[in-house]
Amino acid sequence: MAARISTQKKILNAAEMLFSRDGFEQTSLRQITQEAGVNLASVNYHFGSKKALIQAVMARYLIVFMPVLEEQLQLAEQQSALKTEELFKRFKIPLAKLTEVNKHGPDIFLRLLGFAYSEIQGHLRKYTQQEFGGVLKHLLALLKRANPHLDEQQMFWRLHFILGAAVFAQVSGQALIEIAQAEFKQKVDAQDVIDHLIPFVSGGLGEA
Amino acid sequence: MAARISTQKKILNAAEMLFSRDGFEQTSLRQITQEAGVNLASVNYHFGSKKALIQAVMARYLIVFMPVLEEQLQLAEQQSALKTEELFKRFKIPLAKLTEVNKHGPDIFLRLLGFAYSEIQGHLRKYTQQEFGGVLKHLLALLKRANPHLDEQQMFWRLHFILGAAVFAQVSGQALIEIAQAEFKQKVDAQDVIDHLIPFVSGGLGEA
DNA sequence: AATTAGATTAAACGCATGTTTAAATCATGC
DNA sequence: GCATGATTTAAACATGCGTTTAATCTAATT
Repeated sequence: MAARISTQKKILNAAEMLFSRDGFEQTSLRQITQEAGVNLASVNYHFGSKKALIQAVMARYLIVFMPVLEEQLQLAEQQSALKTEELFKRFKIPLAKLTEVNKHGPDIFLRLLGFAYSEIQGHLRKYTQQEFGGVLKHLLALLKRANPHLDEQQMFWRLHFILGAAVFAQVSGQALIEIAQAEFKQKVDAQDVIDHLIPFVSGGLGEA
Repeated sequence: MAARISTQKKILNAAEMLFSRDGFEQTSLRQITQEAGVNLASVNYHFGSKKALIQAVMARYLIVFMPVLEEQLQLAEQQSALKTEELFKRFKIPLAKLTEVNKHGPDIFLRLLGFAYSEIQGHLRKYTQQEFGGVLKHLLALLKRANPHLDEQQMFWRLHFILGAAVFAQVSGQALIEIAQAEFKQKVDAQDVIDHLIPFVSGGLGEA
């Protein structure tokens, strides 16, 4: 039977694989189309440009991730005592949901996010802000509530450091995971990285 | 009088400015030579390649920074009670020394370091490891001594998160600093970023 | 002053990128 | 079964990159 896969899907799948492995700038349209087994010009035909393709790849995940995150934030909101670590743990559920998009969806999405931040993808930030800005504002508000001892300025910096740690962990992720596996002789995946990251960032936010 | 500046120095100065502003990959030799007011080919004549130029730019700082850092680590070693935060504070002295290279040396150097890590500059890592590997080993040893409650694996991950936070802070530095200045209506420089970073990473390392 | 080694220059090379073109092919509705 | 619109294709285009070449200029040495 071999269900026919549309050219668009073939391109998205190949692009997602290569983008998450090597980054957006390091991946050429020629690599993508070769991997997908389609013609070079079909990217511009179906998506218009490389930038638009990048957005389309991200959108497949964001559309699933963001509503579930918002849902979790709503739940957190109702708790009386709001702890930072518990807030970050809420990311695990929307993240896990991404297995519905792809078996390794959580890993892939986090790496894509990391590249989106470390490379300067202005158009992506604009898109994310526009489509999902509300959810992110909500998160910031809850973080402030969980850390009333931090003034605005401290909160500002530490949030960005957290972002940096997370982004870096994912971008250097594959390399780091390989080193860790060699070092500790046990399997490591994105979930393990997150599990180590959460107490670190929570600890970093917590101190006065 | 207008002391004659050698072509090499002109190139190094222009490259340093552009590299630290835009990153290594984003800066072309044509930009550099135009900024320096020299011929395009002179980069390859004097340095051999773009990679070698990048190394030369970094070397001007590393040669000053690393010996002073090692000196500080020696001093820290002699303390009986070794606290993480105090260890990180020792970075401020070698960093401040960089004003001798350039008025904004500390800012520039940290940004260059950030780009060196976030872009994949394998040759740079090799060079640093070879020339200054000893100092870095020393730092790691002291960190372990200051955090005996963390096992090898936790230490491994948190160190990399620290690195990520620091790198990100510097690479996104200019943008962040501008946002912070607008937000808090006061001057901010690399030193301030470091001052906020130190308690964050120390807090993150400290928790069990 | 002539020679010579070093420094500078304009131009071109070779390659890779994203994008566009125009012709060929395919699939669908009448 | 043919016409029409969507898709696919191979090729070329335009641009930017790091690097190389070969000629020219400069300045110090004999």
